[in-house]
Amino acid sequence: MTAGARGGYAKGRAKRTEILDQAMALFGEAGYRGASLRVIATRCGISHPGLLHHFPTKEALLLAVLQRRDDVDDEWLALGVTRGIDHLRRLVDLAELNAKRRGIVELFSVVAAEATSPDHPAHAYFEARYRTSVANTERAYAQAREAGELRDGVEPAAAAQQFIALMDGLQIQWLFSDCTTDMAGVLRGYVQAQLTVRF
Amino acid sequence: MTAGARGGYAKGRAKRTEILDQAMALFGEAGYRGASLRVIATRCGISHPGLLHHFPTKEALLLAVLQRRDDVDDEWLALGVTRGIDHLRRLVDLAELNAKRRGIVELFSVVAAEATSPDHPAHAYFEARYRTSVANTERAYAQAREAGELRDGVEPAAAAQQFIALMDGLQIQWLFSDCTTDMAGVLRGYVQAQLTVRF
DNA sequence: CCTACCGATCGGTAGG
DNA sequence: CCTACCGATCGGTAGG
Repeated sequence: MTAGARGGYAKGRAKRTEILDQAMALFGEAGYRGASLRVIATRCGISHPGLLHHFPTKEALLLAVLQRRDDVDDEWLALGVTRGIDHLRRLVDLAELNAKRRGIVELFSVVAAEATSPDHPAHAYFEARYRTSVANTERAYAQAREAGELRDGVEPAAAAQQFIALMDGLQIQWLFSDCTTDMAGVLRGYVQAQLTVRF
Repeated sequence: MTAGARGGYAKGRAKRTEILDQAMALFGEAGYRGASLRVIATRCGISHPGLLHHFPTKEALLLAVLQRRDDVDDEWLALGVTRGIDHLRRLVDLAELNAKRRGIVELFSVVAAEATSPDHPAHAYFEARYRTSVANTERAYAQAREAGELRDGVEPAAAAQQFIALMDGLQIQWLFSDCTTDMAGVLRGYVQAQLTVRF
């Protein structure tokens, strides 16, 4: 033990964070089913029962990983604050940020597809996530409509659904293209074509 | 053996087709990694070494499943024949048809996401598939441009990439929405907004 | 946090 | 096409 090794709680919290980081990476690389607790544990320098001391089951670990990512992103999006096209801009900026974090893109693309199966542990999680993502985006489009910033014929509900679908589809292409696809650029162009103002 | 049980080759071919059907369904439900040869074999009424008599490895089975689907779809799309917005219409019709075949949508959504991992057996397959899908769609948009059917500002390359991304993203939402998302309707609306003529 | 173990399941092969 | 088996690996638990 080195000097300043007091505070077992802090150390436990650090290990917990390390586990979440490594689990995110492996769930992204191999999917939930393809990832093993032993590999995650080894990458953290502990045994797999050691990992299960921090998270009781593999399922609990997955949900903790997903929840942590959403908490960080939701805070960054400032959901309660930004409105209208400001919110759309935030979503595009998030795509730009994600282009520097392949692990996160992999995690959500791969596990979301896996979770379309009704008996997948994250099925309910993603079902709710899509509902709120589309609903929040629809609200942003509706506010843009009120502000007169939306072109005629652009319908908020359809536009929101398209926007979320576009984000997901671009992530898959981005992963296959060795991260050369310009996700944020494509999204920006898509939204700009719907607006009467400069985006 | 019942009467007319002659023709062992025909029987073998029928069993092979049955295996491909059941494999497609299970790969879609559970992904490649999550599916097991034993479960597929049981659903076909044979043992798993029996299955391996028809397909030497699990990987060969997956590639055979994917290839068969693409062959059927490519023929249906009549790639060499349709041009311009006729080709786009075919793609939308394919989405409409797929809305009646959940297994196929699951297969491509789930396995494509899995295959973003570079060491996945279908990685090269999907990489090539995306390249040609986007290229074919870009060609269709370019032909529409030549025919004067495309609005100003619509760029074939970007539009093609968006169209394919939209298809993929909608399939995920469709699977989570219990097949209530109107994939073809959304795609039709998207394309119509890019055209100067009735789609 | 560890070692040691449980029962289950995996893809693939041997031998017929 | 079958039974029977291989070595490997899985999530989770016992007991400390």
